[in-house]
Amino acid sequence: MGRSPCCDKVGLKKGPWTPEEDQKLLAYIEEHGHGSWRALPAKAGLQRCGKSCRLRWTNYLRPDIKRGKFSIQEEQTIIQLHALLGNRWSAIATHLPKRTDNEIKNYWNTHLKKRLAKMGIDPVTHKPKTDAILSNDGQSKHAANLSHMAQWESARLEAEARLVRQSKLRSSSFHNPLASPEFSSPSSPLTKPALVPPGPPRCLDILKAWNGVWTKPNDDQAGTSAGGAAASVTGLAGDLESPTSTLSYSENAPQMSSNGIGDSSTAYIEFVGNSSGSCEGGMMKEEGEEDWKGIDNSMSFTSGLQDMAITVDNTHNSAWTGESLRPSPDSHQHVSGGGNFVERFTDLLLSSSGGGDRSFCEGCGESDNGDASGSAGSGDASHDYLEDNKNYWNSILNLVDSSPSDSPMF
DNA sequence: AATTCAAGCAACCGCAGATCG
DNA sequence: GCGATCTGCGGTTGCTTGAAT
Repeated sequence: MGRSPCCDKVGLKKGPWTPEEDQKLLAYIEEHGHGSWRALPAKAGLQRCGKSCRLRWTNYLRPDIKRGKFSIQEEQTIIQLHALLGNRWSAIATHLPKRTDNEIKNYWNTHLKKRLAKMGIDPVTHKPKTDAILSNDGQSKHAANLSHMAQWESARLEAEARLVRQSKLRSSSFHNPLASPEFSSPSSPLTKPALVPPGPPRCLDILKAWNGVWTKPNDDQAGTSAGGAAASVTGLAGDLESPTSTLSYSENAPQMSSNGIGDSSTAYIEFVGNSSGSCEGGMMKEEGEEDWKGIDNSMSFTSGLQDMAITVDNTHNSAWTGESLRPSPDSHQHVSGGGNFVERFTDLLLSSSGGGDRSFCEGCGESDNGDASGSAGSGDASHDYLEDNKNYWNSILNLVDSSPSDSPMF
């Protein structure tokens, strides 16, 4: 605001929308579809520019928008995806189909960014602000490699996603005059099933590689392994229309030991509701629908990812060879180091938020798992710092592992 | 009760890529 | 191949609201 008008036409109204305007726009789109946004205002009898109408529709009037407070799962998803994708809000929004990119962006800027900063994590790089603490082991190198590969991969997949969206749009619009990305979202009453172009499954190259390395040949946990992450882009449209995945973790898992390592529990994300736990997952369950399940000792791909990410390898710097990625014999111990990580991750976030009433910084790195022996009170702040960082990246990796196929990235 | 300040959010702007003629 | 137009995205602005003083 305060800048020059985006539209050349003078006399166009700006600023907040009135209920009457909303009604006009809504009624017109429901009847005719938006068509050309530029032409829409005149046809709908609105003194707005097309851009403003599109924004109002996309961010507010669209029937499939979920408003209100973000759930913990949504927060996690945003943070994790942001770690992988950066400020690609639209891409992130595809993982939260009922949220708009604008809403997610605002929420990030007003809540999550500050919360991460408070935790000592750079909201931009998602790395600890002081890398010195990690500089003497291999972890920072692993993290750096991971970050670089993720960035590269996300860029590539964004391009793929664009292609998919386009072909999807074309297919849909052939049958549906209302068809558009907005109309192909899950709960829209205007939605018709989108046609999707056939094609071979596509997946993150990273995940392919990891899958090959980590997944047992006869692993029947296809849904939880990279097979799930190796979701086909073909399934993208279907996923958007049946978001049925949920995060799962070991509810019965023992709490982390005092040093955060030792107890056996493997957290991973499980997709439910779709056949064979395949990659057809969609969005997270909504608030209050947490359905954490525990499966201990599952030798899943996730385990490998976690291990890869957090295992400190002092002897090998060539991070991405199959051998270096292979789990060490005691991998489960490493994995369990991230055990219950979702909970811990959430705790970290919540504890540093206002609602948690327990500032992460107040404790100078204190974890809030309620275990005094595991807090910074032990004096080993750097150790806790490492643990938190491990868990942070583990959670991101697990999201990658379980990411629904409708993602433009996965 | 009045004022100040900060947080949250809706909306705008410019840019870049895609599409069309 | 090229230019004009359209659309979508990300960054930013400024209004509103609620808390603090």
